[in-house]
Amino acid sequence: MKRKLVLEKVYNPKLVEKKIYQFWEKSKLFNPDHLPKRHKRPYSIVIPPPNVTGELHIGHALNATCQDILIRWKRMKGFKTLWLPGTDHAGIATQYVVEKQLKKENLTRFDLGKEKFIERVWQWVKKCRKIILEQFKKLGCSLDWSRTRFTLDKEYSQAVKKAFFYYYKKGLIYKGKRPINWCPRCQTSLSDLEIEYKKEEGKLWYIKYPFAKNENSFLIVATTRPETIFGDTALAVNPKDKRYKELVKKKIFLSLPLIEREIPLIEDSAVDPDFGTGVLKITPAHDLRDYEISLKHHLPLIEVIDKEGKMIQVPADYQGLTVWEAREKIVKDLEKLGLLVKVEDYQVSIPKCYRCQTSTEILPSEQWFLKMKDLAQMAKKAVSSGMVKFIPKRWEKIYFDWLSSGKDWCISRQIWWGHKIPLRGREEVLDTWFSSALWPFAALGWPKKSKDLRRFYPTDVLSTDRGIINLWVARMIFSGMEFLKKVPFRKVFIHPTVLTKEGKRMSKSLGTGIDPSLLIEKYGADATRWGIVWQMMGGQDIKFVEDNIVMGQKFCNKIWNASRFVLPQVQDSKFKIPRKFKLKAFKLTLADKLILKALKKTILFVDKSLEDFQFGRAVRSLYNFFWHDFCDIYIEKSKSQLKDNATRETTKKVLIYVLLTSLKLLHPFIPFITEQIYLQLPIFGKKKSLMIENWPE
RNA sequence: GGGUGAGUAGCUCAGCGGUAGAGCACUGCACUCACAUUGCAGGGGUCACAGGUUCAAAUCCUGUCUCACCCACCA
Repeated sequence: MKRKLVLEKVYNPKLVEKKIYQFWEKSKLFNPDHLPKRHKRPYSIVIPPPNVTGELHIGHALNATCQDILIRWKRMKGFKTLWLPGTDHAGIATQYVVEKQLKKENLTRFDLGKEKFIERVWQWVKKCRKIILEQFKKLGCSLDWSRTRFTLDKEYSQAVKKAFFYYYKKGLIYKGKRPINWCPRCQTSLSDLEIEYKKEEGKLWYIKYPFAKNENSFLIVATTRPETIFGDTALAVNPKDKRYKELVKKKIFLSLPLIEREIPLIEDSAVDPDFGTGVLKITPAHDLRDYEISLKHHLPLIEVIDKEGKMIQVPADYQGLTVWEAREKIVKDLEKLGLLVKVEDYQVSIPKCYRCQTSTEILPSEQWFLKMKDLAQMAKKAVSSGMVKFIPKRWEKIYFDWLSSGKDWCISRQIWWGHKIPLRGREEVLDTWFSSALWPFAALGWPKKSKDLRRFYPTDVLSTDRGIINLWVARMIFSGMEFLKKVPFRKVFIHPTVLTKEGKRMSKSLGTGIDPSLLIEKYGADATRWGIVWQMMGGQDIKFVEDNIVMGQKFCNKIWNASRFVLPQVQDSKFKIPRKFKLKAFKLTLADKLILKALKKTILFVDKSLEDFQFGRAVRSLYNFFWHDFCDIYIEKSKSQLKDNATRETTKKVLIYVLLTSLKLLHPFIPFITEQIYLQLPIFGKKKSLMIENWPE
């Protein structure tokens, strides 16, 4: 009674992957509630919800693959596994994407009005979300789709409100007017973490500030921003600077060029005596350090730049100019007056909006803030005490450094897309990270006391990118501790960053990104996963090359063909392989013993590597075992053993045993092909799916 | 200015104290018995540079250079 085998000579992922994914979805085994009884202890991961700003890139594919490997591995080990999918509304980022689309139609969000604009964003979000979730499926992710969440869905809003009022009542949220980062294009405040500094070639202008009582004497100030001169309310020198000691004692006043307002000369240790002339102009409204100094010395605050980035409260000639126009004009005017001493080339760090790359301004504005002192303290403790572990450990430093900086978090944004601040009369929204910070428990149903929350919180692992350790990870940790009294995850795996072959950042705008869908299309999902993981050797960057995916493709083909050899040998429908292969239980040849020993070693190594998040090592040992030990050596040897009556039966058993065990070990990494072959194995005692087979011991 | 990581075969990387390895690419031979997305054989490297420690260094120490990425209130 022979069964027909339907294995093509060459493995074709296109004929397999879609079908297998449908089979999995139908089996409902992604859902922990439908796992067999043996799966008791919970193991959970919530996916870092991708922003609904476009398609997934290869970094997402890498991260998703890592998580799927962990989930599939733990599932086979008998855990009640939940991998929860979702997407992030990504406030300012998504709004910007839609604004860019409008721009192509020569429209702005103000042309549409708020209501129409939000409608438009939703249209985009629905489309985008579908594509993203579809991409995860193509990659083979065993996500529980019945629990999919979005950070702006109705239940999630309840969590955000609850969190806001909790902080508010506790006195941690306060309203205040102070200088903040402002993006003139997005028309919103930004937190410090949402600013990127870019080095640019600028100038350093040396400007004379005449004494108020004696126009022939003056101090020289070096500045990179002459246009803020109108907002100056003092000049400052370092108290240790002997050059200016006498003048400070005399309490002299300077006359501000162009408008002749009198300003004092003060001392402050924040001034670097070695920079320029050692004299600093203090512009409290438009510089954070100047603002700090002004508080100490009770200096007034004069705003001269408005939210559009234009000059205000300045002489008529300047009124309404952009800062760039004003700068040019001021320099010319100072030169005419003989107040410009010299100009030097100087490299400056320009603050940019992290979403639209527009130069931002510092300006005083009324915003909502979250007091960080106690929360930061708590977050630090979570890691220093070992309740949360970073892998690799070196990233903990980044985390601690930021938490020690101790600034309050500006949580209000003046954009339209996001969670409304839940207070009367307010038209602002919350920083998108305020809602992201609640993700590990809000996604599980909080503030309801849900069954999922009880079972799956805290989660086991957070796998994410190093770029958002402070923006997101730190905030999730203190949020979890504040609201649930427990850390949100026990391990933070910081995966390597995928760069181009040239070592450059992958970027959509530069056209250097690589679309994982194209790789899946060309090589199959398994090959893509295998190739990506192959490169994960613990460094902080991966320079992506397609070569490894070619190798993944060849490897899949090898597995396929090894199976094509083994399966016909065991066509007997009554064949049953032993659960465990005890070396002494059968009459084994030397070759048999060697392959079984090598297999045993591989099992241990893969297990240990996965415990340590050493995905690359695991994959390499599997490759060497399967290709060289099994195919090159054992299968070749088995050909003669199968011809010999004395060894035939045992050889068959060893062949199928090693194949099956290999499929189990390989399944977390390359789930499609292994499942496809598993389903065709002519053996007794099979499970419904390889997904829930017992992990080899 | 501070920090992190990296510089090993043409390319991407492993090795991290004891005679230089993998994948891809390349050269030669072999399509009858799982697989030519294969098998066998082969070429190719003063392990960034300079010192030092050691019987022994790609591997440890010191310094230098180059690259990448973070962080920072040099106006």
